[in-house]
Amino acid sequence: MSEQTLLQFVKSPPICVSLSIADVDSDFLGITPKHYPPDTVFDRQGDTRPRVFIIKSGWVCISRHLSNGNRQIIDVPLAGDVLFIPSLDGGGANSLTSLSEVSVFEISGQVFRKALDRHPMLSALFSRIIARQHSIAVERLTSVCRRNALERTAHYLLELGERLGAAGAITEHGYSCPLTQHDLADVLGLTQIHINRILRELRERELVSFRAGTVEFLSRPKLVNLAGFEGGYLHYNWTYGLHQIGASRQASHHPPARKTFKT
Amino acid sequence: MSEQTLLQFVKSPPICVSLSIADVDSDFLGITPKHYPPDTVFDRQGDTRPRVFIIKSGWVCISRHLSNGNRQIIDVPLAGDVLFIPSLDGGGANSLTSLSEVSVFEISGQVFRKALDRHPMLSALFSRIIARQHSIAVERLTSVCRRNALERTAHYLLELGERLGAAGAITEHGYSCPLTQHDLADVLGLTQIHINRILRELRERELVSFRAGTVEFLSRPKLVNLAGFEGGYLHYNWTYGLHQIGASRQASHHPPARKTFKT
DNA sequence: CGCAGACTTGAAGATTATCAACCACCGTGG
DNA sequence: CCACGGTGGTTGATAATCTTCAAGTCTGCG
Repeated sequence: MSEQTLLQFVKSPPICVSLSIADVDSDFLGITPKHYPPDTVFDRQGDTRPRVFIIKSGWVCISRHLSNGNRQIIDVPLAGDVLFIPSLDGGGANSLTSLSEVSVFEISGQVFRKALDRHPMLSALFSRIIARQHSIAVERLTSVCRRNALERTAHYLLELGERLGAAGAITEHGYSCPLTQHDLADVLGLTQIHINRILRELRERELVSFRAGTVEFLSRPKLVNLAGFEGGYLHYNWTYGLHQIGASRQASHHPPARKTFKT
Repeated sequence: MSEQTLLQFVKSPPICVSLSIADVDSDFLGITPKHYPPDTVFDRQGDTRPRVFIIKSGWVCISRHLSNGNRQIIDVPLAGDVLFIPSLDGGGANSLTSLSEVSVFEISGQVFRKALDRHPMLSALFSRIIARQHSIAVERLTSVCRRNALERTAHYLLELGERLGAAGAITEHGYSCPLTQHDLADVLGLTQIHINRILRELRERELVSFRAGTVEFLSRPKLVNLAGFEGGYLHYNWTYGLHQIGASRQASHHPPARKTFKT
């Protein structure tokens, strides 16, 4: 990929910190995306070659495998999300695995670095992306520390809804989601068995239903209330902050193509 | 502060991602630091004015107050650490509180932005700092999710040791630490009472002693083993990654002034 | 059919939280 | 000087939450 295309890529107005899904949909990057079937590890823990991945479609998880055999899912990036590897994680300590059919753009660190050197304002934009990912991680950290399994699960299902909404991948009452109960457990720091009971309770209390790959909100207001959910940390209305630098030169001209639930 | 001084500030070779403590010690920034007594909230949750803080000395905590009255400590930045507010957190959702006597540099977002616009390679450097903070958050997330209270506490005390080591603030066998048991609980997602018992166990098993503001390693190898501690995520030997861009122009000329424990 | 993966359920056990005291230290005001 | 209150730490008893073990069910698919 040439530097020119990368610049063009960023100039086409990004939504806040994720990319406009329309932009990712077209193959404007000038490189053809790679396709992977579900359950493919396409970036193995320990690989330290710097790269950038941009998810075109499908579900991916960033996971960490501990010495005791446990797995921790750090995040589940969605279509339009940008991943910096390995700067994001503990230095090549994470793996990327497809959870569904996915197609991703992969850009070598060398090319990316060159482009950044030439067009330094990109750097500000990308630090904005990292800051957002940090913000999401911080939210999950407090969730895991200070919310019980029920609230935590509710909170996460709401988060996924918001993020998918930004990618235009929601229906009126919910969204489809290829995560297994085991995956969900590894995201939330619980066991699959416990998640199972929690999901049952959420269903029985008529809050959300997570079944057969479909999440359906039964009473979103009650759910928001239970979880104490406030979507601000997702930065979908990022209007303040240091990170306007650079990015401010390329003001957003058309509104992002996304739906959002009313809170 | 002029842009010139900010540039100079960054040119004086930073250690990886924290600043050389020697650099922060001198008042080279050209601004006088502010001093706060312990337990002062010097940046309140909800304040969205963008700013950068650099900690000159003392202990600070970044905390979040939830609606249910709980507090979650996101991180405990130490001398030499750089804080971007509010881009770091969920958008002004966090507070900064001094845990000891502290002195901090405060730079307005406006000044900072101007400097970044002029010298875009700064941006790469600072995104490197954010990436490191993210990496620390990710490590704590997995710690909280997949390590029990004993391992988690051990891990955190080791982390603090490493980070203080980089700031030159450790003795041969440990370090001094103003955190109360309650603070520690809020970092690790436990209750003060439980932390108390955990600390007792760590002491009785002759691993670490946390008492009277002093942390003393009784058997660091055993502790490392218990916690499964690997310091890589702290990025003290950051030699790879996208973030060499820009920063690579200002190669490190003198080695960082820091001590590190042997593992 | 028969197998495999995902999900479900029950029972028992470990971990952590909650409630309720109590101690020890320290600075303050009488 | 001592009584006093406040904060931080300690301990025990009990309860809630979550995990582990064990045994299923359901469903899609070769």
